Amino acid sequence: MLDPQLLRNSLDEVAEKLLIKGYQLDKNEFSELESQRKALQLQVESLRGNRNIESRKIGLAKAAGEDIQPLLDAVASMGNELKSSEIALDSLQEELHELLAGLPNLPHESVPAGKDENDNIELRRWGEVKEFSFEAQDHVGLGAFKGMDFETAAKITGSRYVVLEGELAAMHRALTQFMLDTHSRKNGYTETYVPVIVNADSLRGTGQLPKFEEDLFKLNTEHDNYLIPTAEVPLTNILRDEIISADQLPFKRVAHTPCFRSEAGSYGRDAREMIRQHQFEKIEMVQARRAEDSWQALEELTGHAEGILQALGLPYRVVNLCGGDLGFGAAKTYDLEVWLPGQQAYREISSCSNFESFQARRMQARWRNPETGKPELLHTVNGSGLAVGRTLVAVMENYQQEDGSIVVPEVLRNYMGGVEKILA
RNA sequence: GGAGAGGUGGCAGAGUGGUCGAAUGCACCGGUCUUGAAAACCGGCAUAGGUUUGUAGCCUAUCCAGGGUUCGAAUCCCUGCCUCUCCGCCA
Repeated sequence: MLDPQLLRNSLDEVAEKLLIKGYQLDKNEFSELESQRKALQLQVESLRGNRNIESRKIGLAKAAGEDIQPLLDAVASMGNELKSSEIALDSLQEELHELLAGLPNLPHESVPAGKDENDNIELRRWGEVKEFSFEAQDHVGLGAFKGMDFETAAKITGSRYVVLEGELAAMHRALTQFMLDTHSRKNGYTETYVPVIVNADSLRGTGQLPKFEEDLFKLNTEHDNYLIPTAEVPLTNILRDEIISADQLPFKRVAHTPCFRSEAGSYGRDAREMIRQHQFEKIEMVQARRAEDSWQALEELTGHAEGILQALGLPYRVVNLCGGDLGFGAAKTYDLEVWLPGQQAYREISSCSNFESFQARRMQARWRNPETGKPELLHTVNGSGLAVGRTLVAVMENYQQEDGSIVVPEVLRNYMGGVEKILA
């Protein structure tokens, strides 16, 4: 959520920046609602003030043993006027709040203009794209005889799920172990186990609700519970309605969870591959920082995600998302795209974003500044480190041999009982 | 799932209809004392919104949340959520 003060004081600038993200703000609607709000709120508060004064008089008169009936008569009509004004104010404020909650975050000044992924800016590349002396297969072909089974998953559940078996399943697990260990033991994140079922308040806090409910799996329980689309939701909501002390900063958490996305709509080829699944594993890093540290934290966290790709020897590039491709709550996002020889393309494997105070304001996540003694909104930064399924795909395709076997990257071997190669 | 108890400021814990935003203690901050520290003593110490040039003042709201009763609710009533105790079930 944006700062309401900012909208009141700098409506034109806000509208201009929202346009970069492709959002058209109705300035007149906002100004109109806002001026009505102001008038009504003033009215309600002064009516309440009067009532409080009169009520106090009644109390005093009663205590003094005086006749309070005249005072009661004087106050009799106050209630109705107050009530109707309160009702009007409530509905107006709800309308304003909905408008505000529906506004995306403002893009950082370093975000390039543009309307879709074609306008994203490539910042750097790492690693050498390997030339194969044979025709490289994609992971579907490679996995067919090694335990990557989409048909059985379709029988058990439906499309866009997968069953992994044997060494592929082991490598999938090895990847999560390696990533978790790296981020917790080397990069300073506290490993955290979290619920993968969350309530609506948590999803509102991180911004998935109210706008993106169709992307979520909602449970058929008597409460409003959902499966998480990312561990960002439970990890960030640890801080909801909290005021933490300065010595608890920086707040750095990492978790490994399954993620669930309903992904309504078709993405063609992706659906038949292990690229866009309804259920997938992800390692998620979340940081909460004081405002002045968040941009440095984004660079740092992106580096942590890159470190995994580098340790695995997977070529990738870093992309600065343009305004139109930026997510709802992000002020800036770096996508890491890994090279997939089977597709001859770079594909997203991590997304690292700074939300500034956007999420923190929604969930009232604050820290107490010892210099002022006052609570201040935190800035939240998060990113995948990495999406495990897609990493498995990338390893398979980049480490394939002519005979269809897959060499196990050095750093994973300890996690796989020393296996060096997954045979065809 | 059944029965009962309870949710008050950073923490502990008073407060059952009337200047209660809330006693007291601890913690924290400032001061006195001290060579320094501790102790003791004095003072301060919630959050949000509005108004305003204003971190001043004033106003409003907030004692888990949402409704209700009342001139007036931390206090009474209803609903929800959460916690605890006992029983049942269970990986």
